[in-house]
Amino acid sequence: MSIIELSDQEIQRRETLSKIREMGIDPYPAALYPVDNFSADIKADFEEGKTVCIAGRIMSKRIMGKASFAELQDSKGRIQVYFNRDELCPGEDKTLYNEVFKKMLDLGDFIGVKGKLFKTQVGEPSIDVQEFSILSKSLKPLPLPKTDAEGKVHDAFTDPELRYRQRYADLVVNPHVKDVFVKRTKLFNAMRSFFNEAGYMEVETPILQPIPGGAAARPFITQHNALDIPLYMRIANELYLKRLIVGGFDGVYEFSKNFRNEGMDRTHNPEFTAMEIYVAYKDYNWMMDFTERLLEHCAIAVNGTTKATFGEHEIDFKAPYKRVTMRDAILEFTGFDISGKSEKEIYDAAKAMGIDVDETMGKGKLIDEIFGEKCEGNYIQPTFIIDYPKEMSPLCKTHRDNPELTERFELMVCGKEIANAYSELNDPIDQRERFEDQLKLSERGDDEAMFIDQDFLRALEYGMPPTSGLGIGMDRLIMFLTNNQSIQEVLFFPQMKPEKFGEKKGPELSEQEKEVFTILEKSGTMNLNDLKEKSGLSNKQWDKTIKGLRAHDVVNVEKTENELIISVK
RNA sequence: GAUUCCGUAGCUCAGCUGGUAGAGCAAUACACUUUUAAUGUAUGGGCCCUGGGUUCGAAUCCCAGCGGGAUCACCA
Repeated sequence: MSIIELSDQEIQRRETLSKIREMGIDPYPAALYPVDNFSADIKADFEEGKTVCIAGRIMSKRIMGKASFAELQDSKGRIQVYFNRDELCPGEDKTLYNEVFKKMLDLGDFIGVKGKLFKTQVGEPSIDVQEFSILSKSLKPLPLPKTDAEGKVHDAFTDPELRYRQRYADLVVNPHVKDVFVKRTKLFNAMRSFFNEAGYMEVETPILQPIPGGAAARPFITQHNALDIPLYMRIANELYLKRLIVGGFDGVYEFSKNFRNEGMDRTHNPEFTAMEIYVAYKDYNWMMDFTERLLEHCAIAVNGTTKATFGEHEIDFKAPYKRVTMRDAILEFTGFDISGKSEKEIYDAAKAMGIDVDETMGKGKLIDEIFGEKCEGNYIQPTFIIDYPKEMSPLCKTHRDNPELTERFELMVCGKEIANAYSELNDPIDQRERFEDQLKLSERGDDEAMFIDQDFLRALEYGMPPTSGLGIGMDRLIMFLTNNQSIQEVLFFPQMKPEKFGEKKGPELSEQEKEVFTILEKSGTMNLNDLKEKSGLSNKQWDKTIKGLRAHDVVNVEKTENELIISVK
């Protein structure tokens, strides 16, 4: 990597760092710091005169001669700290206050303070500092927003690119961003405890798989050297969890990082988190009850209420949710009844609705297109859409009352799918046929390779109890619960194109600048126009070069009466 | 993939019909003992995303590229 150009402030901080060392202070001490309190707890449970010891980053400094205020930010928030010169330095030597505190501490530095609690004249809970230690020096200034008296934030660090690339800085300066991730973890914990209390078991299944299954999506491929085989990164964990049901577990669940090699936008990241749960001896009706109770529980755990705001919508996760069959949904929004219709009739109906469909689409796909186009967006409040066409659901049991349908539901919120569940198909012969149909279907139209997972079929042949399974897109769900329109906002480190480092030009002269300088050096002083001619550069290049040379302060340009004279400095 | 907008100081953003780059905050120095967007005075700080073109002259106009946002399309 070439020379990194440091900004003025970064250089200053490095100089301060050396000064701190010269004073015999270690800017990165090894010893633990005996923290015994947190900012938020101190404020919530304020006790005048109590001695506390806390640590964090300095986020603001207000120096007023012999006394100063600063704000310390720890993991729970901020608290004001008060530094008084004569309390901090009771003797003659005022270095600790005048030099170390006032000059060596920058915003962003970690310090630890010990002191007594008090309230200022304006009533702000504060710590009167008796001792402080530098815990870690910060060499790069934080992008610090300021909040004014009316609570308005100025200079907010808002550029999404910078925020995502430097999430660490985003988290330090944007407390609302940190909140999103605190809520994300609360959601996972709430779900986990709900399942555990129901008696189900959290498990782990392979992420590197010889056959990517359980969904139709383009996988990432990698190579295992020792086995010399390709391995695929998981696109779903469904088939593995069902194997465990075959193995005799009553209920298993997994939070699974899935990887799909497809487009990226504000609702798709190449890696995302799904939760899948499979419960033996249940069907999709039971699963609907379970899902609505689960989501109500999670919404309360995350936000303290079943209500959530998403954009312009106010949604309520309070159970129970409306249940609408796909047939009724389409009937309601298009007036068309799909029941008993042939592929041709549905195709024509879709065309008539102005939906972009083609011959490669089977009946199921056509119905899905109609639903996606005309119905989906209308379901704002949590709604179960039930009984999907068979063709779209190769892992789902045929409906007990209608052989064209499956026992499947999706949960829609704000027009988007956040959960998908089945009465799982456990007839091994049917399952094999469905896989084969799927294979044919994929050969008919698209480029996605399909595999038949023979081992999964073997497992089913041993027998799987009737089972219901549910998958929830965790990222989507947390978007709804935190009112974020983009998945990048709910992932700590969303995928981005790699950043380029170290490509900045150093302080040296460029090739062109060197050439021109060499020509000039021979005579020492020249007419500017002569030099331009000799250089043979275009106007643009000439301009850039001469400006560069002046910026490097190696040449002088003087104006006489009628010409410009350039000379070596 | 298509359309569109954006890229200027550490941060947030101005910069007109082309004429040597601006503000606030942050930084530096000084003053100031309960402030809170502390205040006052002074100072420093820029490959104006990159490359090419037009022009006497480009942050500004044109072309290409890179990066990002938004919308749409694709996506069981």
